[in-house]
This record gives sequence, C-alpha cells and structure tokens, in this order.
Amino acid sequence: MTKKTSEGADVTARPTMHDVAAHARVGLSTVSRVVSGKAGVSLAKRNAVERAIAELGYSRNDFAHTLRTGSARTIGVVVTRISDPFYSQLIGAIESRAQERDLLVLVASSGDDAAESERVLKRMLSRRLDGLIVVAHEESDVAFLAAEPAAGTPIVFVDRPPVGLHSDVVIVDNERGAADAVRQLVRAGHRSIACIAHTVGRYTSEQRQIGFRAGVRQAGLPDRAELIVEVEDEIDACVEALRELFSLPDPPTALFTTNSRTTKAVLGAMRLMGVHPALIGFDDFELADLMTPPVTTIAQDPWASGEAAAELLFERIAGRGGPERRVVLGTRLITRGSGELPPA
Amino acid sequence: MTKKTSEGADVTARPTMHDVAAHARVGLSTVSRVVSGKAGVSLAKRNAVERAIAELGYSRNDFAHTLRTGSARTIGVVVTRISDPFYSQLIGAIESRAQERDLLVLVASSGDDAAESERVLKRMLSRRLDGLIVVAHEESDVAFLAAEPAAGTPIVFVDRPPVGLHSDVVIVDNERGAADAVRQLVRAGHRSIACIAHTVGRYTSEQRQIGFRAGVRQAGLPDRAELIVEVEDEIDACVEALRELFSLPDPPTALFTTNSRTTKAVLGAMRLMGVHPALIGFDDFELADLMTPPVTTIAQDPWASGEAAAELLFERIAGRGGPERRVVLGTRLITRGSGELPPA
DNA sequence: TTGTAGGCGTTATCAA
DNA sequence: TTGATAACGCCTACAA
Repeated sequence: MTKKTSEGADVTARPTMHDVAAHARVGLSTVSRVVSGKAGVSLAKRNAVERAIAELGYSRNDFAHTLRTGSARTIGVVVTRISDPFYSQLIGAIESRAQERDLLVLVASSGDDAAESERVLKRMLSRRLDGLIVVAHEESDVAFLAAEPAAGTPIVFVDRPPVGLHSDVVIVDNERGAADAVRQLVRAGHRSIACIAHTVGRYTSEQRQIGFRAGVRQAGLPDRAELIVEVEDEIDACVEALRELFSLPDPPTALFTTNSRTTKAVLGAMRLMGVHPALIGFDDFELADLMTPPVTTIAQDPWASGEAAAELLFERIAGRGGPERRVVLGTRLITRGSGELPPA
Repeated sequence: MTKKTSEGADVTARPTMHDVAAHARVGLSTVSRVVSGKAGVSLAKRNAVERAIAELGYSRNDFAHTLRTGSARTIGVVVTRISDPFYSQLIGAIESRAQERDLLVLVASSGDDAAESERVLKRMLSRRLDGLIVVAHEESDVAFLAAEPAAGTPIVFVDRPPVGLHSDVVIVDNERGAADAVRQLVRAGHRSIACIAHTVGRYTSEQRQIGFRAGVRQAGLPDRAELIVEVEDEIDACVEALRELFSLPDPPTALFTTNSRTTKAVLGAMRLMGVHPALIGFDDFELADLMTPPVTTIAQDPWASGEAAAELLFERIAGRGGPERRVVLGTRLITRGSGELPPA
C-alpha cells in the first residue's frame, strides 16, 4: 500500500480491493461483492470486509469500475457560460435531478466560440458519459455529434434546437411569449412598440422577433422594420439604439427586449438617458420586482427546462428508443408595472 | 466493432485502439503513440492511423487512460448551491482556469444538509480526482477529508475555512469589509446602525458581525446588542425584523446586511414597508446600480476567489508541498448612494 | 521505427 | 458461499 514516487519519497497510496482482501483474509471477489452490495456473502465475511474497508479507508476506484462495467454514472452539461444566471439555474436543476439517481455532473462552458465548443464537446465524449445535455452555441454545427446517440451517448439539447442534427430537445414557446408581450403593451394603449433584440443568441432572439412581429400584426399595427433593432448587450450600444429609436418621426412609447441580459442593459441605458418608456422583457430576472417601476416580464423557468431535459435524458439512458422528442415549455406573463404604463 | 446487447439487437460499439490498429494495419502501440501525440512514428503510419481514426470515429476511452496513467485530468467543485449567483461565478472562474489546462470540472451541490454534503464529497473522492475545491457547509465536519491530501487528492477550501482540518483556503477579509461599511455610514452622519445578519452561512456571517461591531467601536458608538438581528433571507422575516428595529427607542437610521441574499430580502421588505433607511450590503450584486436609490455594497469578487482557489489547487497538483496556504482577498466599497443617505 | 507483453483495479465467469 | 482467472481499453517498458 505504499509506493515510491519518482522522487523517492514514500507516499501512502490508496488501498485497492487487493489490500482489503488481504487485510480481511478473504478472496478478492468477496470484497467486490461486498463493495457492490451483492448478495451471497456470509455475514461473518461481510463484517470482516467492512471492518477492513473502514480501517484502510478504502473507496472504490471509479475508473476501474467504469472500465469494467461501461457506465460512468456521470452526465455532462455544456452551456455557453456557466456563470449566467439562466444557465446556472439550468445546471442546478439538472444536478439536483442527477443526484437523485446518484449520477455525477460534469459541466463545461463552451464560450462564444464554435471551435472551442467543439473541443469541449469532444473532450466530454471521450469520457464515455451516460448522456449529455447541451446548450449549443448558435453558429456551431453540431453535426459531428450525429453518431453519438447511436454509439450510446444520448444527447438532449436545451434552449435551441441543434443545427444539422435530429435529437431530443427542450425549448420554450418563444414566439407565443413575445406575442404575449406585444398584446399586453397594446392593451395598455401603445401603438408604437420597439423590439430590442440581442444579436448573439441568434435562434431564440430570432424566434422572439418573429413572435414580436406576429403580435404586432395581430394587433392590427403597421409592421415597421425601423422599430426592430439588434444590439449587443452593452449599455453604450443600448443608449445608441434608444437614441435612434426616439428620434424617429413616430417614436416608440414602449419597448420589448428579447432576453434578460438585454433587458438589464436597456434599463441601464434608460436610467442614463432619463427616459421611461413602457417595457416588457423576455426572461424573468432576480430583482425585477424591486426595480422602479417593477419590470414586467415574459418568464421562462430555467429550472423547469433543466428538469425536463434531465427527464428526457434519463429516459434515453434507460433505453427509450423511438423518434426524437421535442418538449415545448410555456412562458408566463408576470405583470409588474413597467408593461402597464400608458403611452406618455 | 459490433456487439449484441442483451436484447439481441446489434449496436455499433465504440471502436477501440485495437480496431484502429487493425483498420490501419499497424501495431497497437503505434496507434497509442499517435493518439498521445508522441514522437517516433513515421509520417506514413501516422497518416494511416489518423485516417483510420477519422473513418472509425474513434476517440480515446478516458477511463482506461486514467486507470493506466493515474490522473483523471479532472477536478471537482462542491458548493452548497450551484444556482446561487455567487457560486456560479466561482464555478465559472474555476472552469475557465481549468479549461486552460485541459482539465474537466465535476460540480455538485452539497445542499444545506451535512449528511448529504458528506455523501457528495465521498462520491467525488471515489473518482480519483486530481483535486477538489470545496465550499463547506457550515456545520459539516469535514475532518473525514483529512486523509485525502496525503492520499493524493489536494483540497482547497473557499469562502470558509474547514472545520477540524488544516488545508489551503481562500477567503475574503470579512471583518475589515464589514468595518468599512460601518465607517462609511458613520461618515454619512449615522449614529444608530443596525446589522441584519443571515443565520445560515454562519462563518462568514459571524465574521462580518464581528467586523460590524469593531467598526461601531472604532467610531466611538455604543455597542448595542439589540441592533444586531439574525434573519432567514425571506422577505417576511425581514419585515418582522425591521418592524422591531424601528420600534426601538433609538431606532436605526442605517442598515448593514451581511450578504447579498439578505440585502435583497431587506430591499424587498423596505419596499413593502415604504421605509428608506440608508443601507450598505456585503456582497455586490447585479442591478445594485439600477435600484432606487442605487445600493452601496462591500464587493467581494467571486471570480477572483475562484481563480485564486484554482491557482492554489494547480500548484498542489503540480506537487507543491509545504504548509497550508491561506489567501485572504480584500473587499471593495462600491459607493452608489444608498450608503450616503444622511439620517432622516 | 515498430510490435509484443504485461498490468492499472474492477467485475463476471466459472469451478470448487 | 467462495476464490481464482480472464477480460475491460489503454500505456509503458522492452525487444525486435
């Protein structure tokens, strides 16, 4: 149980089943049976083994176990940015579900770079994970993952369907949510509504733009292209965008933002400029209710998305075959004030 | 390369080095050399192997690799709640650093339960991780981890030093930060300042209470125990606490909160009650600058903590011996308005 | 430069 | 009920 390092120092190596077997004076397979909780071991030997395990501080080497059994009891989650509140909620939900099944969760950020994203995904796959949950980077072609489900690694996509690949997916009803926002603003009396869309995160942003325009049409308002602007989610860019919008002949009296990062940036810009248009943002966010005025949002529930994705994945892991499943979660209008402001 | 499942269905099993070697008509070790990027392979064979790898869609089995080499190239991170913004930032930083070194990150929530926490930690350890970063649950006795560093798994604690165990640790200067908050409030003219402390998260909360009292003493103010209250971070509890504080003979004109969750809850309570005391909160948080008035905070940088912990861990993994290291990060007063309000 | 033969720690098979 | 033995897929001497 002790080994020499290359430097010649003695280190206490981890005990193996061998050590336990020797210590307990039983055979190797008896130890294995005890460790794996299998039946067919006499109480006496079982006790002896358990004592040896405690005395030696033995714990099973998962790698050897996995090599032998084929299952790592681990799933992987890849998102663009772990620290984003939306994704951290998603991860939290997945991890929570995974823990119920005694699965471990490997996480990785793919960043905003497609190449990096591919590298990370490949790295995860060499882990022989039981399954993978992926929020794909917009532009990344994930077609190279096509062979995975067949090779035994089920994959579930969240938030955005993968490009060039059929797979289980969990998304929200972006179009309907955006249209709901417009309807609410129209109800408050607005006739000129702008859509401030996030340029990165193309898929969801596009869907929400489509929903926005559908909402505008349904309300019988003119479809004015100049009222839809795309911005980076920085305050400067939003100030610029708002300035242009407000200098229009028929300026907007209300704003719709396509995700929470944009909403926050726009709120910052509004404060800087001292303007107070009505506002509804896609995505709920912490403290939305403590803003002045409180911010009305189209809430999607990242925790629910995570749970749905985990469930889908667990079913696949358990062997569910059949066609890809597509879970579409609803959104919820949370009325708080900013969306009920009448036109100035 | 194909196997029968127990159901008798043919599945495409993953190719192994064997398959690649056969396909490329070379020896097993040649494949190994190519995969490991080692020198000493002729260009012709290297090309042949690479073609075979591409055609077969081979990727190395990390478990076998790890079993053989002993390093999993994976570190673990255990926090109490992944979805908490503070921890998700921490994880983001660690993951970012880990990716630079081609390490993967396993994350787990330990929850608020000591038993669960121990279970999770043990689970991680059986993974033979290269290292572990832990935000220990307050009450959890992590003494059972004592043998780990010796056994080859370095551990770094963050946010709170471990109970019953010496180890590398990254913390912030909680006392000084809290005292800074008091000083700032005193500067604005306050003579009666309350401390609203989070009951859970005992260590940091206690340190910050100590700092608070030190600040009060240093300002020459009386040490009034009734001005220090402990609450759960729910709005109801905060309303209750504020009500009591404000019904004191000499009620506080300013508040200090010991962490961001409490700050947010207190802000909610303040809005409900329609009161507007001065306020400084420990921990910065998103949108603090967009509140009305903007919230002054004692900022600690979770990203920096994560990076510091990662560095400490990497050094240990690289073989640094010697005594435990203790990194104490500073805090930063971010003046925004709520802490500069004069007494009403 | 290439290939062959162990062995990493575990589990499954089989015989005792 | 038990224990020896052969894989799992890979890496590392060592030999050719």
